[in-house]
Amino acid sequence: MGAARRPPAARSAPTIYDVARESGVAASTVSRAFSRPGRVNAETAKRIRAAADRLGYRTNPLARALPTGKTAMIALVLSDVTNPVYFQIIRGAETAAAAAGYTLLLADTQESSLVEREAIERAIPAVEGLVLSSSRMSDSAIRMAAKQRPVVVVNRVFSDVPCVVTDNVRGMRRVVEHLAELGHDTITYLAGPEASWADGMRWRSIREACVDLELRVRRLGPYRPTIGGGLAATADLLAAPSTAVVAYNDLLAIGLMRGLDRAGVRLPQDMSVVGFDNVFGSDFCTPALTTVAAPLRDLGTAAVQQLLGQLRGGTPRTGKPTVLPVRLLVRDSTAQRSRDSSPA
Amino acid sequence: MGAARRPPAARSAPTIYDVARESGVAASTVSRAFSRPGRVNAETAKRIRAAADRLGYRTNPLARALPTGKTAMIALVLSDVTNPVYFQIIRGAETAAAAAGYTLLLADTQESSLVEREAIERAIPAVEGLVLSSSRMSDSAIRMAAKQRPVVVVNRVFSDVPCVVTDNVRGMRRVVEHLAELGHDTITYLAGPEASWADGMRWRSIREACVDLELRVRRLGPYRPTIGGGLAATADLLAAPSTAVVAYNDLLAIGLMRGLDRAGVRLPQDMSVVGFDNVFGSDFCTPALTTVAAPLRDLGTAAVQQLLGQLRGGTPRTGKPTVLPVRLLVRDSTAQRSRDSSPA
DNA sequence: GCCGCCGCGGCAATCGGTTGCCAAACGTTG
DNA sequence: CAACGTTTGGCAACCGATTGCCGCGGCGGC
Repeated sequence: MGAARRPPAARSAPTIYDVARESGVAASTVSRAFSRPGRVNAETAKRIRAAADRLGYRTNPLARALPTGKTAMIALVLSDVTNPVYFQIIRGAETAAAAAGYTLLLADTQESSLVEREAIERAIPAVEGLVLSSSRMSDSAIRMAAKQRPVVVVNRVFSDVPCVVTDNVRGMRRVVEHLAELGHDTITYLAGPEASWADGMRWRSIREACVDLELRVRRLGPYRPTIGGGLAATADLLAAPSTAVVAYNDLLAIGLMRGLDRAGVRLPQDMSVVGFDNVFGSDFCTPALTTVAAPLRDLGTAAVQQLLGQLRGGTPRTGKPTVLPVRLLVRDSTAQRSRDSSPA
Repeated sequence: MGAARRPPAARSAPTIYDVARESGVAASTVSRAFSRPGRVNAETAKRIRAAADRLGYRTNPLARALPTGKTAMIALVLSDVTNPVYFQIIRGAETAAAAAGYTLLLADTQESSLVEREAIERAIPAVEGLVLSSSRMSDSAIRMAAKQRPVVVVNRVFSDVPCVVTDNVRGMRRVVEHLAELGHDTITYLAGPEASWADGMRWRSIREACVDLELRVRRLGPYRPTIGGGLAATADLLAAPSTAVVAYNDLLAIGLMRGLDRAGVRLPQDMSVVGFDNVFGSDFCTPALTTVAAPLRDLGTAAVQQLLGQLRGGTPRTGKPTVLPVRLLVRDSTAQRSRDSSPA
């Protein structure tokens, strides 16, 4: 038998009025004692604070939010919580938010632009701003949201909405350089979701790098950005092999490696595979995946900090996106191109 | 240049008063038209709804929350967002919450009971109830929270607070049966955090199962429930080997397997390793990990549904915990005990 | 034909803070 | 001692909804 019968919200917490009575001042004074330090006499403030402690008073964020609009909450909107790229992004965002006294409201849109739109609509009145990560919504829908609340977009670029992105260009360039050094002359890119801005960017980047370094590239896909997607890509790849494969992201790469392994392809001797993101698991799959380490945690932190900056009255910092640096992690899934393997 | 200068919260949204004026009724009638269907005339309601649409009115959850206490939010408190066990729990919780029109407020406590306590204090006034997953707080601290708001605890048992747990007993029993069938007669358990209720439970369960099935057990640890923890456990294990190892969770098991691999131990021939949870990655590590599939997603869903039940006025359903079933997944990390390997 | 009930809409108080404005009290200065 | 400026605290309106209570008008019953 739990707590005895009681109204759902338990006995109500003490209010400024209780504190006011306890300390012998008016409620407004109590309010000011908390929200506006210098405004009340130091002595009085101390007395009030003591009374508040005695009563266990905590200011009610909802009540405060009504007149001021400051809810101390920001929404983090994700395309899929079960995707490991988000672990670190969430962690980074959470840490930054908590440090500033803000609380995160989480919305998982399950890769659906419809669900995403509804989640945003529901969240907007309760939050001061939003971080949209890997949004699947249209540009105009995002701009619409940005008109109602400050917004920072992660992993997607806008000229008129602040955004924080991974340095896809340099990342892909490093990948191509690495593969070129290993003697590969043709690269196959496994594409991710069409609605993904990052996919377009990564494809463009790899193509340009290949032009510069005089390698050939081709593109297979799109595939779902999951292990299942990688498994599904295996057949396509085997139908037209290549000595070097770069996947849109690690999940796709890991799935592909599993598929190739089942098909008897030896990695990395027969084929080199590269991922992107350096998600949890990319180091302990077999072979350990060579990948581009995206600054996931920093992405979350930077996005929230930029949002908080706006909330404090800063200008939105639009125009150029904030680009965060990447690092190529060479592990065991890439190797010198063997003489006997034939390009496509 | 983003949107032009404007107060942080943009131009304020339309209120019931705007709708009231637009449709020629009193504000209270507008309120009732939305919150209490039968209470106003169907015709009037239609007119009001039309006016609301025209203005793009959405009821402000904060304003509604103030008098009613219904914020349509619940807090999900986790010990560590970067731990993959939580992916599915979060997903399950999010889905269940969203289906009921509730929003999730996320708090990551980073394995600290202090951070956890503060997060809970901050969240309480804004939410209708809390789900505490793998809490690191003391029993009394949890009871304290439960006194202020309905609480459901995940992966921990209380007699006076509703809880939802994995069937650790049966899970461990299945593990022991499996290992016994393979000819192992001694099992080493790698312990997780001491503050973890689940660890205590798993250890007790494996010990009991071993007594029943006449195997020997011993316990090493505690270790951090991460891959790093597993790596750290390797040396201890090698100092006193065993043919079968059961880890507190998958992460520990995966870390251990990496450590053993580096040390030249062949898996599973020389040693069988079993994990717990079936987290993301346990299927594609090498060898694929034999593990107990915890009903992670259902844990999240069930916890939220139970909480929602309470919010709707149900009784807390305390006493016996809700136990969710598990499944043993036999993969490649366990094998017949080889003749030449010697027990400890 | 009168009474009473019922359906429906409005008034106004309320939730718990915030804040503009005012006034009391104090100290300063001429 | 009077005039004035500066703290400092209180009054009351307000944020946007909810809801108890009231009243008006219509209708059925006797």
